Amino acid sequence: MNPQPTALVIDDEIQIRRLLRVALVAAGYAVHEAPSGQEGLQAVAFRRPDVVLLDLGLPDLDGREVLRRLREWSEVPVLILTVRDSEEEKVAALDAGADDFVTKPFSTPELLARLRAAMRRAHPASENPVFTVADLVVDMAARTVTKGGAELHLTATEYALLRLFIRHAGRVLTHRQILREIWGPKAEEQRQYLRVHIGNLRKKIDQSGTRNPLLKTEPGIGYRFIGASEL
Amino acid sequence: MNPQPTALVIDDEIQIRRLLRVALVAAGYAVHEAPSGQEGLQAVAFRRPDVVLLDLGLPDLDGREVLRRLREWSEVPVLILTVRDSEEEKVAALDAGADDFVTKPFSTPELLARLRAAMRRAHPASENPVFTVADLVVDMAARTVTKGGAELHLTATEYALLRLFIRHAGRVLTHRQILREIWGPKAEEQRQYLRVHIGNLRKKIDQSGTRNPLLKTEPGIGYRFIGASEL
DNA sequence: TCGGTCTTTACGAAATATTTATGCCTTGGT
DNA sequence: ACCAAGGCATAAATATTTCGTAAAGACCGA
Repeated sequence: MNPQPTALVIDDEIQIRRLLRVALVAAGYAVHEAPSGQEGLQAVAFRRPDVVLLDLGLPDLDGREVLRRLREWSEVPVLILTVRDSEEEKVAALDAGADDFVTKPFSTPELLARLRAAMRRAHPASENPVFTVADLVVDMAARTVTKGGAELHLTATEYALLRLFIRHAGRVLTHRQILREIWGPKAEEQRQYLRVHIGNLRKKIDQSGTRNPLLKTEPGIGYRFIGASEL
Repeated sequence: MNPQPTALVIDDEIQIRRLLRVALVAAGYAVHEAPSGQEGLQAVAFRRPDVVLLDLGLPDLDGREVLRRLREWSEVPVLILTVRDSEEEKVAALDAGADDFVTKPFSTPELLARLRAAMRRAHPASENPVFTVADLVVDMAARTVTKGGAELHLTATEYALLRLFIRHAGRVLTHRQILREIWGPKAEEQRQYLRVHIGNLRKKIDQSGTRNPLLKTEPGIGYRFIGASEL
């Protein structure tokens, strides 16, 4: 990842590619471009980028198909570029293994922040058995959770949720992903489970007089747990 | 490690040492201090602490050098205190034999959680022959248990349970883990065994009408024995 | 056989999960 | 600006699971 990270932009619109190139180069990235899904896949294999920015609306292959094929052999973090009002696409891409999404038109700082976050996640710093954020401390080995020094009692479901969110801190998890992971594939449609149990979890881990919550709602998509920093 | 664990703080800043002393004493540790690397190494040899908190920025020796020398003859768990959130430094110190990291400024609950985790890793089976908590004394060597001075008679199963809980004091043991350990893999589904035998054990070791029991139930998960530092 | 311990059964109590009901807020259209 | 619809949060009601306890039967060694 050091000294200079490499980004690959897969998008058929040359304006978008130019815009991204300028922003990324200014931020210190080396940038490669691919105008189609096929060329994009080849470029990933050849250039070995540290991060991929993938447009979902490609001429030859569906963005989701690109992602599916890519995930067969690569773990590289992928950020999806989408236009507004295509939540269904977004959800499908996240379910297919994307790491995050950026909605066009996007701000450069936001894009860069999400890039950093995605890359940080890709390098599993250290499987530390103790996770900390704000005044919340989760000891995975002991299966204990404390907030401000006081022990919190979480039910089995709440703990399973929190653990899942911590493991994927910073990234969006779709309703479907969460439900599949915690309740199994049979319950993929039971969003109300999430509303109730995430509500209960929030009551316990989010400060009552809260400023910004640790557990964010991504309407129409899922939820996101705020990890180390930013956003 | 029992009944009172000992911590050694190696840091040249007296404010930091004071801060840590207050936090650690409040958490039930005996605390020793050393203001330099040289004195720190001597103190480890002399005091035989259960855990060491080491600042990386020392005046005489580099923290990493202290760690390197220490590791030539001691396995004591070492937590690094550092200001910078420098990945590079972190990796170097971990390579040199550190057990974990705490970045200043840190929260007390986080520090304590990491201490417990580090000590747990270091003494997975530290068979201290005598374990004490509250007025309960368990002598592993003699296989005797006394409560408030009076000897308790435990059956083989009850003693095996208590011994298992003591070895993992402070952490949650799942039904499955306990059953596998005491009754073998064939009995992993027999939770009723636990209800009965843990009930019997509680009658003997927990005062009938007490506030917080030594043996806590984690509904849907398992049980947890309260160790040195409470809740 | 006897005494002690373990296993098994039964059942009310407690904790948790699910379902239902209701209102809020955002979004999009008129 | 207003209204309607959908997603969301929340509380409350209901269902289900899990616990603790007692007690009856099974097992086993002295």
